[in-house]
Amino acid sequence: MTKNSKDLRSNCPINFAVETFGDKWTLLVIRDLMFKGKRHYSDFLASDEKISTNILADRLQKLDDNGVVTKSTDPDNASKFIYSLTEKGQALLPAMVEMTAWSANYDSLTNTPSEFLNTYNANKAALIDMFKAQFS
Amino acid sequence: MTKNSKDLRSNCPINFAVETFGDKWTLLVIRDLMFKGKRHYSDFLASDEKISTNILADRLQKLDDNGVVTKSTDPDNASKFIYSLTEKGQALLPAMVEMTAWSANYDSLTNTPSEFLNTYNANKAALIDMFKAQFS
DNA sequence: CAATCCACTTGCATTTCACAAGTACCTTAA
DNA sequence: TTAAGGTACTTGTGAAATGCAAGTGGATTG
Repeated sequence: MTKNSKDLRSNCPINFAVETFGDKWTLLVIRDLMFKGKRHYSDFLASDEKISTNILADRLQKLDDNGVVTKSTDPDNASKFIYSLTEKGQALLPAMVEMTAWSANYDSLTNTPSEFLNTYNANKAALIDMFKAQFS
Repeated sequence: MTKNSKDLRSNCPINFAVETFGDKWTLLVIRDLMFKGKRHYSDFLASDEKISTNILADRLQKLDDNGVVTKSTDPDNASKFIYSLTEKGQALLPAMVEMTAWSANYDSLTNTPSEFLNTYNANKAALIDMFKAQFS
């Protein structure tokens, strides 16, 4: 089975999204790459939600298989790998921003920075561009 | 345990989103309510992805618990229930639109209507407003 | 008033997940 | 040059979630 011949349950775009990141952990890994600048395996392990190591290995592999993440050796240390978002992964930014805004509105305990919400409400495109700038 | 005292793994907004709809089925139920006008239990069962009946019952209950969906008796038939999105559920529309656009861009098999993409690219706010109008 | 519809519930086998421990390769310091 | 520690996993095991099939109970229809 190649990457292009996987059997999806349907051809609905929401289902494609679900099959890519519809589980309890994948979006958190993407979040760490997108907003927290994490690059190494041990960085992801250290996040608040305490992902276990076999699940992390599995999700990074699947994200790589799906073209959302790439894995390369760290030029500074041959025993480390660097994970980064592909363009396809970076393109999830608007969806991630909308999810963040939704949670900030409906979860009283959320720790979303007020600056994020202010910018979101005032100028959404500017918010997206600000994060995009960090990818390059 | 009340609805407001659940123990989340963290107070990260992305984690809140994951805990609300981070599984293989919940977003598909929301999709059916949001874009396909489905209202009855049997309608959800009939969707392409073939959700099984115990999973559907569980997800509808959790969505109700989380304030995303409400359940009411059908005035036309006392043996039927009508499920609908709350304001909190409707507020997921921008995130759903972004996920749809992302999948349409990266899944060659997606059946997203070209009209959706055209409007998305030309005037995203208008697209959102168009769907919002269907909620009322 | 019997048959059917509708929304579930239950039981059970299979799959996935979480936690703890172990492994293999690489780097660093003596 | 070798031992200790770092890094990225893999493996084993029990627990939980899932998928499928069948059953239940109230409402409706003929």
